[in-house]
Amino acid sequence: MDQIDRILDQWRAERPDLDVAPMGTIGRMKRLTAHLAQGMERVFTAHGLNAASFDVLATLRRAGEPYALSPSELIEWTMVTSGTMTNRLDRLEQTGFITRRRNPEDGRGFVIALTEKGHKLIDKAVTAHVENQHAMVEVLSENERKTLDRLLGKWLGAFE
Amino acid sequence: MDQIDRILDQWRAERPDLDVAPMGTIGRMKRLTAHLAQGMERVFTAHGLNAASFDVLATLRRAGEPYALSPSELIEWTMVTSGTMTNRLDRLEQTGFITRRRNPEDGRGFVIALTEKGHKLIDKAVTAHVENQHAMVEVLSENERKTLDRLLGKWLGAFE
DNA sequence: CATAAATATCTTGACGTCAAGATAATAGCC
DNA sequence: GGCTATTATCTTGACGTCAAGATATTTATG
Repeated sequence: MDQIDRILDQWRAERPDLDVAPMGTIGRMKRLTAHLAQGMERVFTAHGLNAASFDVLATLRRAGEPYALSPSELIEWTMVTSGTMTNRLDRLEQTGFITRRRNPEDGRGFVIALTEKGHKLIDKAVTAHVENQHAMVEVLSENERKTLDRLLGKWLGAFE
Repeated sequence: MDQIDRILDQWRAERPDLDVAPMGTIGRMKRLTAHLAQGMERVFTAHGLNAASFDVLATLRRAGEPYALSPSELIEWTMVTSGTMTNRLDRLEQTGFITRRRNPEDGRGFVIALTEKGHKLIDKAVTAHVENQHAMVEVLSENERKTLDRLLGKWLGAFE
């Protein structure tokens, strides 16, 4: 009997006409994701980052040599709006983790690249991040994780 | 091979020292939750609400007669900070969905109550919301949902 | 070529959220 | 009872985000 169950019970008492089972599933997803985000944020903070800046640096890092993408490409990978990306890049440029140069081949665009400092930071941060993620899924057995992945994949497929 | 798989592949190429399987699970959770939130937001918007205002009205509604709680109780149920709740209540009061009266038994506190207008709205909105949630989980079979619920419950238990 | 359409990015304004601190009222303790 | 701690809520300032619109550049078209 967790908090979600209490909420469902309240609904069943007040609105017995509704079948609130899906609300339980979705509610647990949401709450779990919040806990996971919070757990990850701790690692980001420990490295002087947050989810937003980590997201950008990690995208540049895993893109491989030369660790450079256009704002548009970053927008596609991270699924944020252009205004959000501009804001993120502003901050990362200020802190010296990326450089923002005009694209010599297209005057409309820019090239965002990891600096040496940014590269070192994100490599360290990702290592800790992955370790942390391992710790957070540890309660589930290998089989349970596999089952969960399969179900999440199927569900996600309905949206993407 | 979805977007998450592509991200994992990039990491495996760039950082073969990392086991990124948990990143897949957590990434799918996050993305799925975003899709679900977006789907729910559509219903809220259709009723002149958003996730924040729906959250408060729904909490008051399912609390049962007399559909009134203190800001502190609302904060507990919705898990937001006091500043956030003040802001939410300001807007809901402005739009006439709730009333905010001093608590006659404790001069420090307030009593937040659904108005007739707010009660009618949330009853309609919740009906549509639950229907929408049903539609969004429909791709999973009854058994799959049961399994998912069990796994999410176990995982959530590790945090709460 | 000149002009219109498309593209890449930035700017602006409005939200929702949080952390930290301010304010006011009640409760507990000598 | 009077002082102090606690509680309830609001205020302030900073973020991160988005939608819509502005600006600059390139591409396509006649």
